[in-house]
Amino acid sequence: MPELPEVETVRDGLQRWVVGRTVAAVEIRHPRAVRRHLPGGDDLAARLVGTRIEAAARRGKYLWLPLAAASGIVDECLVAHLGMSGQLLVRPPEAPDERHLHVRIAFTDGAQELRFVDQRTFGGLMLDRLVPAGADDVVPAIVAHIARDPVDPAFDDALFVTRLRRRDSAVKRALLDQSLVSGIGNIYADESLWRARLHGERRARTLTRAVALDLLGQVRGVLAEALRAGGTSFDALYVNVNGQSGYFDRSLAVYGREGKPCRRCGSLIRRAAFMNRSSFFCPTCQRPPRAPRARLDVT
DNA sequence: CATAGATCCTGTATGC
DNA sequence: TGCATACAGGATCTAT
Repeated sequence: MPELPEVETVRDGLQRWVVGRTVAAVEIRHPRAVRRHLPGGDDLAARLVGTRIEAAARRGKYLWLPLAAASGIVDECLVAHLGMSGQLLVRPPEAPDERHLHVRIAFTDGAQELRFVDQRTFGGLMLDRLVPAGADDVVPAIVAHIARDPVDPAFDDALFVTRLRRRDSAVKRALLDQSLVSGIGNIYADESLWRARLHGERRARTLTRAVALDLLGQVRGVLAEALRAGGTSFDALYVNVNGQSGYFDRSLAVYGREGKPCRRCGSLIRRAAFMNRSSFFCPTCQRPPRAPRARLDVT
């Protein structure tokens, strides 16, 4: 699913293909795709037309395009979240409409359009104000609560370790909490935990500082490798702006490999329900905690 | 406040 | 063959 490597691949494509261009027309074909823009689709379209796209930025799984108005002032941006199945595609105007095409953005140069396509409509677009978030840092207001991601040069490793070890929850849930560390979804959480030889149900507060730091290093490693591969894609749903799939799925060690041998020890990979989704792990390399839910019962 | 669980959505795969 | 059900999981909302 679109996690950090996939979203970064899309950001890179937007940087190349749409930055510097001026919006000529916006067509909203599905109101749900702009539901987070509270003033409505007409407002989004009206305010977007005539602006120039100044950059392509990302934090975690959020993408945004800072916009310059005719006055030159840049205080707004177009925010995009791909959800589970969202795509931002750069397509010639004459290309046939995609089945789930929800928003079309055309440019004054008449060249390739930017299209938001989303089968499951968990993703969407909105206009938002850029607000200061700490020193030397400006993000859309809706992104203000999202933590920095592990590939951000300003990510604070020690702070992350401290906060992780204060969590009274399973370590996997903590990895998926975008307000603690952003960009990690179900796939890379499982892959990172396998690399760190940790079971996802381990309580975060039982991790030593060294183990927590190692886990962060494994997260960085798997994200970097996936990024080099252009992201993970199981089918045509997860693609770059040119509609091409990444190939990191060939490198996955546990995710989606139930019943197949662990690449490290040969034990059969297991699947377990977790947070309304699946967790994949090696029962030998990643020992389950002895008493996952044990509590002192003081009577 | 922190944490856990339910919820939104639709195409695909599977079972009977 | 057809119908029903399970499943995929981002972020957010509600409940405790």
